Amino acid sequence: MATGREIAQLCGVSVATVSRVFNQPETVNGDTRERVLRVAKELDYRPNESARALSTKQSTMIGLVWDTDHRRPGWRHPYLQDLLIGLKSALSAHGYHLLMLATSGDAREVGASLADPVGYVNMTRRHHLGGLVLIDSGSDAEAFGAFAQSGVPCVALDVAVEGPRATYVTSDNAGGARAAVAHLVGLGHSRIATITGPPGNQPSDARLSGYREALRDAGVEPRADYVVAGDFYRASGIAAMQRFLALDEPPTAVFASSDEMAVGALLAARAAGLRVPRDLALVGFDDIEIASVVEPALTTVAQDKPGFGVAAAKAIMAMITGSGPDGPVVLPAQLVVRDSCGARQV
Amino acid sequence: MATGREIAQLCGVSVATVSRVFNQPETVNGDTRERVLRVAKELDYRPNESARALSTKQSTMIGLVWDTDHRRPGWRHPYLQDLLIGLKSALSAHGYHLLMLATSGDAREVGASLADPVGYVNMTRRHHLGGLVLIDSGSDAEAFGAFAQSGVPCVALDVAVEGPRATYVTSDNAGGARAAVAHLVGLGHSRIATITGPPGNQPSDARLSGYREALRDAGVEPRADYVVAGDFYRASGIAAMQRFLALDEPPTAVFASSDEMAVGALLAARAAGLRVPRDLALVGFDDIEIASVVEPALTTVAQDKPGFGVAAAKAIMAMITGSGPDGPVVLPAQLVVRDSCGARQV
DNA sequence: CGTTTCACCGTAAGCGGTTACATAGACCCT
DNA sequence: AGGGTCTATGTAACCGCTTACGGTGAAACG
Repeated sequence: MATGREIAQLCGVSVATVSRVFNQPETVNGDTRERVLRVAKELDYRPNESARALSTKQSTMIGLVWDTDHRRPGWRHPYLQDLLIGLKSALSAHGYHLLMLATSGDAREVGASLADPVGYVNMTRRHHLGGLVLIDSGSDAEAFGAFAQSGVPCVALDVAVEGPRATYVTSDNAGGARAAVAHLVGLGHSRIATITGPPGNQPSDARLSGYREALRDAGVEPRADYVVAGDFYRASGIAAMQRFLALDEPPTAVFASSDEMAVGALLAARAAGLRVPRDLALVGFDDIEIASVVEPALTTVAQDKPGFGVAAAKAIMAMITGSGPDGPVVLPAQLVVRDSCGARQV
Repeated sequence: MATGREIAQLCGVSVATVSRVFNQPETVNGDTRERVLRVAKELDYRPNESARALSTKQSTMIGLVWDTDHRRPGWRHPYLQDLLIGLKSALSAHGYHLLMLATSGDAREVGASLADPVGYVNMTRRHHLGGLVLIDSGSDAEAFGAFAQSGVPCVALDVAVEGPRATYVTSDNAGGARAAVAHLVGLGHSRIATITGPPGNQPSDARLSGYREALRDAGVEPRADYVVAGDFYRASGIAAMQRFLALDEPPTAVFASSDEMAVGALLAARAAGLRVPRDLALVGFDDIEIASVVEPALTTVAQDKPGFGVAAAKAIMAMITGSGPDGPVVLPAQLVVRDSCGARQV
């Protein structure tokens, strides 16, 4: 790799001038600038990022905090790939890279976990990261709060954080849920149950609120036995559905807080001899890939998956370039009507 | 952040000693070592990675080459999440991080693409990366060859590369396909067609070979009109199936090189009035999530998804720590019998 | 013509580590 | 006692880049 010094020598200038050509081009004479640029291109010069970061205390990397260790094996992130694509492409446009931080240590004690946010914060300083993107932890609001307070720019996904240099992006979970439940009401249902995510999980809580609002708006009396908590996994959808079916007055419609649980409910309903949507209307949330291929195809609330990545990248870049946090980004959540709700003839 | 110099001052030693405590502990006296360690812990000292990388010309980061730009919107990587989890956790154990490299440039000309492997190679040098992991590009063997020749340690997934510091990990695609087709033969089928991936894509080509071997082993005459090329996307599965159905003697069984195409074939068959598996047996490849939820559940060849990440990490670490490449890693591909092949009563 | 201004560029001091080399004792030997 | 070893540490150069500061010469000014 060619260094700045080599270029300087070949051009008969100092290293400072070479550096200026790339960082403050306007301060160097046109001729010399061209000369340096030409030689740089010939030598395929690329400034050494370590040196630059060391000197400027600022790298071109954003850290990704994704703590998978506490995930059970069956867990699928509902939109990881789109998120990463969105993030990567949006960051790329600014010349930034995404660093997936290690979460467990070796002898030298690298590593961090959500249980120890400080570890991550230390890493961002060690690597001079520009900021942190926090994903997949709607249930860890407390830990995320610690990030927000640390002063490093960070944007969280699906969990509200507040801090001087922190913001978040989330879907309009309440609105999406409201639309879903209102749709069921519109189809004539009044016995509408819901399967929530883990209590305390923010998107789940918001979806539950949306469910309640929609019932209230429709003048439907809420019933405690129509609300059971799941954990977003499929198995919990099965269990919840079984509880509903054991009720004296089982619901005629179910809104699940995740597609996985909706699929679980579908399986449980089918196992009990019910036909969906004829005997039971079903709506999920997320619009993951399987939603469109299960039989019947799942009516669900779609999130703007690539939007998360793009919005997160935009927010981070905004904080890096000085303009403070723009405030939370709320992405639209769109009801996608397919077959499981009974609106269509099947 | 505390620096080594601060620790040195507090301990009354030189920065060299502090550095030695962390890098060659055996060369420093027990007492002073303890003292330095204690102070370091008190100050929560973490060596600055930029400085270390600059000095040692070796960072603790591995680059991830994932060129998404040439992907069509509908594309889903069949095992991205498991791959990343496996990679991350295995790298974490060695204190390494994963850097998702930017693929498009800003004004300062960062960025690279598969069309320009040199860009990636440059990035690894700029960032002092320990190596590169190349994913999701079984069709870009030529570009990947360039990486292998560059001298940077790299391990490719699903594409065979050769080089002094390069190796790859892949599934036993031929074996998996062979098992799938043999299974169909065992069920009494002799009119067995296949939908391949894009010609030139290595996993796809290997699966095609497996298909042919299985037919040969069974003494079944291969038919050219029973082999049509798809592109792994669902739509191509639909198109391929339609061509099969238009044949004078349509196949009674179809082996698709990806689950997505198998689902496409399923839809096309159903649209044509066929019932799967009664009128048509179907086997896919990958065992993506939807395979188990489509109706009928898809018989398919499962890949060891987390295994990719773990094996890739292991291979990279082996090359970094000096021991040369271990030679290619071939992961088992396991036939998962579900409902779409007709082996089970449904 | 002396002085100020300004554009341009070089000098050198960092940034925070690593490590080759030198040094200083302590210990052992003859 | 003198010389050789070995251990423990300090000194200082270096990694490659950024940037505050100062200097130079030409243009602009009174």
